[in-house]
Amino acid sequence: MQYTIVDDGILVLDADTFDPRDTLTSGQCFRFGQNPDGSWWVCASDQYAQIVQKSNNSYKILTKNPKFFEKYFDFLTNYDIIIDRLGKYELMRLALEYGKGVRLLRQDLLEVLICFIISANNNINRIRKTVSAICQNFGTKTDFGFAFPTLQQLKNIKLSDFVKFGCGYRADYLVDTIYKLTPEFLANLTQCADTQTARDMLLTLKGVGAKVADCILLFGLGRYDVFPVDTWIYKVYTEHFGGKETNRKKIAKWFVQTFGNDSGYCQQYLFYYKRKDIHLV
DNA sequence: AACCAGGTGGAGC
DNA sequence: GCTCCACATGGT
Repeated sequence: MQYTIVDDGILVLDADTFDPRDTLTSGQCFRFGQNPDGSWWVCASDQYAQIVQKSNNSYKILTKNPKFFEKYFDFLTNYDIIIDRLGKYELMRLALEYGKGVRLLRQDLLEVLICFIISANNNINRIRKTVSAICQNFGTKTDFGFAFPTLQQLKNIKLSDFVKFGCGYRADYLVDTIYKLTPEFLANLTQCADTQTARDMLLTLKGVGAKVADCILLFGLGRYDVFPVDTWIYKVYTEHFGGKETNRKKIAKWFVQTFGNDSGYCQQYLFYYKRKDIHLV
């Protein structure tokens, strides 16, 4: 893959390891969609981009802030090397053949934290609706729509608001966690020396258990020695790896021992592959 | 009408 | 530590 930063965005050529559908519908982010003309849109923090396919193998990312999306789409990482490494696993070859256009989004920590508390025992389309309502009602209005609320704005959201937006019983978790959150806590999370220290900090928050913590570590903190185990990954474990363990924490440990520092990438490719018959848009 | 969805908190042991 | 279970909500 090659890309060039231009005035109004990013031009992506030889886009074998970048596909907007693969990336945006792989369950990492929740503020995205496809336009009637086939192009895609995505919001992240207070930024916006539209992704237009230019040819069989090239895309134009239209945005006011190309540098932001260069980082966001993880273009600074060479995926060819990762994919080569993973090719030694038969199942990974199948998953990559299907979803090698997935990239691991480098998202804002606070947005990921809130979105993945909402994600628990929920489904992706409902999460999208809920997150969208939160932004529209409490985020800053921008020229493209609404930004994700800042910590201060989140602190204004009442329990009844979260219920109204469809959070269900997670509304209580959100209020409790947002109340406890401080800029210092978030800064300390990003500066942890090792993954387990950051995980232990996250687990002190209400609504953050083992799986949600691992998603936050992966998508919000760029830690790749994690393997979030949800219902889909549990199916992958039992059906494709013949696993017999039922404890999700132990399953996560087994995956991390198997895939090491590529765990985060593997998990995302496998998750997307297992869900290939489910279309979000 | 049961079952499912990127699970977690709490009770009881 | 561990295993159970209730939990909102909307879609199939």
